[in-house]
Amino acid sequence: MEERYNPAVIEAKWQRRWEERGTNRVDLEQATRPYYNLMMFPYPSAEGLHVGHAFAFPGADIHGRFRRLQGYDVFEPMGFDAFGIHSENYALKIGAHPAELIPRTVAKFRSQLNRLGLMLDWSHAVDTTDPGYYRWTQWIFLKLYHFGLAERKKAPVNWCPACHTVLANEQVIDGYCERHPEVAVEQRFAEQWFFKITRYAERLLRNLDWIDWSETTKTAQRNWIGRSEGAAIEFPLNDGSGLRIRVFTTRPDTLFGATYLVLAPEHELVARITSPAQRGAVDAYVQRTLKMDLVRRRSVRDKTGVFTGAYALNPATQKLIPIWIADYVLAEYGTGAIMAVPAHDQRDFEFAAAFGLPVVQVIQPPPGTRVEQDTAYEGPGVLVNSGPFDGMASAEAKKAITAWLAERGFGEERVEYKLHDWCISRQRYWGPPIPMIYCDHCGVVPVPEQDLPVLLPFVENFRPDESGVSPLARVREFYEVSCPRCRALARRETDVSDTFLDSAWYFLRYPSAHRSDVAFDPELTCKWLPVDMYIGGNEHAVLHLMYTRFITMALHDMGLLPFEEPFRKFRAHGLITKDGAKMSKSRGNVVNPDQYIDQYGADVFRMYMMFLGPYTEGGDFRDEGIAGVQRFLEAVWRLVRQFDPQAQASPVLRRSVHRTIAKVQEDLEELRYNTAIAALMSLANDIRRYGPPDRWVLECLLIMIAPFAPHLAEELWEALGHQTSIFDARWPQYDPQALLEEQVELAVQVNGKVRGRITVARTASDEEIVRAAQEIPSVRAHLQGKTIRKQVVVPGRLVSFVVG
RNA sequence: GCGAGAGUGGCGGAACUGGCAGACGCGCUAGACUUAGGAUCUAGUGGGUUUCCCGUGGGGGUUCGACUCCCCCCUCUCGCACCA
Repeated sequence: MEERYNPAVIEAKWQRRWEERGTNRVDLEQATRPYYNLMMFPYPSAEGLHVGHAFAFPGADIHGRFRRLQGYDVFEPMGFDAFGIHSENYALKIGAHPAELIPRTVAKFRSQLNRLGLMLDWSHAVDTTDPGYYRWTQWIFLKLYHFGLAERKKAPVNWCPACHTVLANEQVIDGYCERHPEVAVEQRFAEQWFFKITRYAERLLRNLDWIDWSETTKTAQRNWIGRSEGAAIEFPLNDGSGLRIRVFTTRPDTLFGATYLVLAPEHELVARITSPAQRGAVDAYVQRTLKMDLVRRRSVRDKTGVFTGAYALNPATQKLIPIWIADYVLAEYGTGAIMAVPAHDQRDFEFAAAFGLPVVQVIQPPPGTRVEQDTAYEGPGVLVNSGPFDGMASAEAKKAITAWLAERGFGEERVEYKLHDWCISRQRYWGPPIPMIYCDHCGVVPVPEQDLPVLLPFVENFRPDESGVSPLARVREFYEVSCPRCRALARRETDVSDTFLDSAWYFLRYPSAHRSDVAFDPELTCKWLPVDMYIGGNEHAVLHLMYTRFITMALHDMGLLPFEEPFRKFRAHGLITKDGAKMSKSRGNVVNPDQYIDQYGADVFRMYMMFLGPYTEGGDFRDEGIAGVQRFLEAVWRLVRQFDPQAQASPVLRRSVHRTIAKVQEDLEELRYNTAIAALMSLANDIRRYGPPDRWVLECLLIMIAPFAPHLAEELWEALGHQTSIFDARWPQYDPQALLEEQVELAVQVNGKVRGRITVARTASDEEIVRAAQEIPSVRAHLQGKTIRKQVVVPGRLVSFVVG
């Protein structure tokens, strides 16, 4: 054994050894205690790994290694989310083709991941750009289509007038183009494919009550789904057309205060109800807002709007109220129309103030409520100016007025969600073609399953252009096909699908990655899924995790999966920032882990990243403390090097080991890596203080270090004479009896202040403890001449006297 | 504005269910060993007017006892942003 710890040598050695021995591979068929440890697969950026990856992946890997040491057959696969706008834009920028670029970046990423010493089973790797993968992505699209969950409809796309191209949502920053910060992104309309995720809104919400996920993530999902209970109310037009304006409100109790209606500029009835006199003004307003749609959402701005010239009847008051158009009403939520109650809704209040519309108070705030000047009172109260409902509490009135409306055919209870259907069409090149064909005779025809994959052709010029459609629409050999039904000349869909579809099912693919005949083998799926632990960043708390759940539920409903939630457990790791900011190329604060691995080795670096702070919180990257971890691992190295087989560990030391096992085990269960490392360091300190260690002490230490510093642990395990991997060893058992100290130290408080300490037998009675405590000079001084009014004994903790 | 999370030594952070604030580490100070030290080891390290007092963003409260619970306020980070 070398005198000095040399990470470069032993890490290369063990990475080679693991590869040769197949240490990280698990036999999926034979495994008896399957444990699926999943980490969010990366997008292989050209820059390679940054320290955020070196935090996220090792953290998940530590969990997997810990489970393995506990005796599970841990499956820890990895893959690459390599389709999408990032790769495409990067390729455009450097003048390369993604089809050539991606394999290079994937290879680089993979070698960097390997340097981190992850327990990855590469024999089940996936790459979303592989036709053997996206064939099944397309297959899932077809499944959803046949199941009635995919539909085609006109929808706005983001158009940058400066780039002359369609933008992805993530390229739109606050309504402006990412590359032209002064250019407002416009809306254009195109036929696009949607998945009807809104049908699953209630179930996606309800299941959050029982799935074992980070609470923060669940809250984010709940907010995103955005369930609101209220009523749909219909307001008849007074023009004899019989038309009604349907609105959604969460405050039916304020109906008597609805003094006008507002339609979104996109509302389908705008053109029909606008009076001739107002037509010019309305058209101009609508045109302008549609163009500026994304800017309009940028922030809350001054209210703008225009009167249509039309009136509707408030079914409660029987009064005619004007119908306006304003961009503060969103077309995609509710019915795209609202009843405005300026007295009790701040937005309506501002609008009414701007346009001189009447304000009628219908809710009396509870006595003593302070209502700010020039604001709407949005809280609960008692109804006034509400005819038969006067005097009713607002909560009760919600139900009563809704029922009253329902009886008269003017409305009903209604639940709305913020969640929108998932638009999966992308007018781009670098993605899986959507497997659909448009035939003049047969209409929309899905590509037959046996014709999959629809290969993404190699297109020299894949730059999007001013046509607003995918570059694939320029490739005749691609889009000209014969209709699968009638054989007539037909046209292929030229949009590709959203990257989020690729990543919505990759975890289903891993166990079956070796199979080309099925997307996921039923038996393997049954055995290995749902995923036991999923670890990833909170930036995917909403979209990715919502889409995955939806796809899983849909496949479950089709009878293709035996479970409806994909992940038994999900834990979000924190974000690593640099100088307080998110790491990004444009900020120039991206930290590459390679330099640290070169200098300190992967073990030190992994452990240091975990020691930086709580795994679930992340933190700001700095390298000031890395020497501490290095010193710790060097000390462990020396302990093993100086190991004396004759030595007997002292009882104190043995007890310290038991205590450490209990602590580290408990911490690892909860991903509290920073405190687990602290406990390991304490144990090393104890070994130095109460040494020498015997074999058992050192082996316990090594096994506990192994998840964090796998190479070092293997090397020292071998040095202790073992022929097999330390990861085939078992996590040590601690003896709960050994945790109980014979003597315990208690603090002695007088009037809440610590005045001394006593050491007593663990079994000492309260009386003995109190007597001993009173005898300490420092305590006696404070008790002198006072009467003890109360005394509290907290076993194992303290004694407290209250004197007066 | 709404939602989530967080404010503790010079720094990163610890503290179970209300029970000795500052574990562990960085840094710093002193010493030992050494030709040498950016190696190793030992001791110390919240502040102060040091028998004692103060101290977990600020202000109140509950309690024998509060970083922890309750009320009000401030600051920061992240997410969503006119969702009726």
